[in-house]
Amino acid sequence: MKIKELAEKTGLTAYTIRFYEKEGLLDNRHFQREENNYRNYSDEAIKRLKLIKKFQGVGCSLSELKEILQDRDENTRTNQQVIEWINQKISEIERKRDEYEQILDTLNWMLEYRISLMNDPEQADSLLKQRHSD
Amino acid sequence: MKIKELAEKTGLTAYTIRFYEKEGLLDNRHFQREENNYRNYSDEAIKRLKLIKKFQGVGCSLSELKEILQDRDENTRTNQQVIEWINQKISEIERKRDEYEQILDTLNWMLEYRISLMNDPEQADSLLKQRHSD
DNA sequence: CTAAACTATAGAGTTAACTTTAAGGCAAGT
DNA sequence: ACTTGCCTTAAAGTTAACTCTATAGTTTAG
Repeated sequence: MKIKELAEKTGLTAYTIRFYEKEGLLDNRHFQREENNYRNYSDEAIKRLKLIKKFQGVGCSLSELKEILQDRDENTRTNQQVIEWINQKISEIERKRDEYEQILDTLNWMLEYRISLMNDPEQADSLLKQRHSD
Repeated sequence: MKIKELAEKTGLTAYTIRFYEKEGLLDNRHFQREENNYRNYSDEAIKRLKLIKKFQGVGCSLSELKEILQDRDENTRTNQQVIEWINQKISEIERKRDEYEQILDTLNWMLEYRISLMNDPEQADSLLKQRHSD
């Protein structure tokens, strides 16, 4: 498939896909050149881009992704090193997930407060006094 | 307290604090000027900066934070508008938290795979065949 | 009293991750 | 053949969020 199709299938723009290639996140397993020099992408490219999106969405930088994906490709690191990376990443993401839980708590409190402010200002006031955080 | 103390108490740099001020995230409730023109911060400033950090950590931009905090300060928006914003934010954060859960799943799988690759390559192979995602 | 350490400002520089532009070649419909 | 739209590259531009530099005034420890 050509770049535009891949873009549509992944929700990225063609610009972004070329940019990722320049950054070393795509290689010959993901596309080949045709005679006219157009890139011809394989289904592997879709998987790769979706994986990148997923990890990027939880705060992985492109350079970090490049490193781990490169390892997945070649075998530059020892298995032990990769296991360490994964473990580290897991606790990082767990920490992050907990932060999200905390913020949800704060937001739910804010919501409760605003709603009671609308219906019963006195109750809102007592809510404010209960809460010491924030 | 002066800027350096505030920086230490919040884990930010003095540069960043002044930058936040320039962006409109701090006002006279958070600091006053002394005769020598030095900023003198109140404890409110600590709370404010920690709140900013917390929300920023879950992907809120500074301009978004400025808006909601400004509302918290003055009363520019109707209560209904704020409730809407909070609700929207809640579902956004819930979506994000679920993404984190998913990634944790993927990472745990990667870990399991790598460990079995070390101990029992055949088992690793069968793990690979089980998993269709990624 | 002086040097070090802090404070101030305006404005320039940095980094990541795009995003667009310019200038051209190729392809598909009419 | 012509127009429209897709493809190519290199390079410049953008945005957010800092981060630092230069220059100068203030405070404090020895």
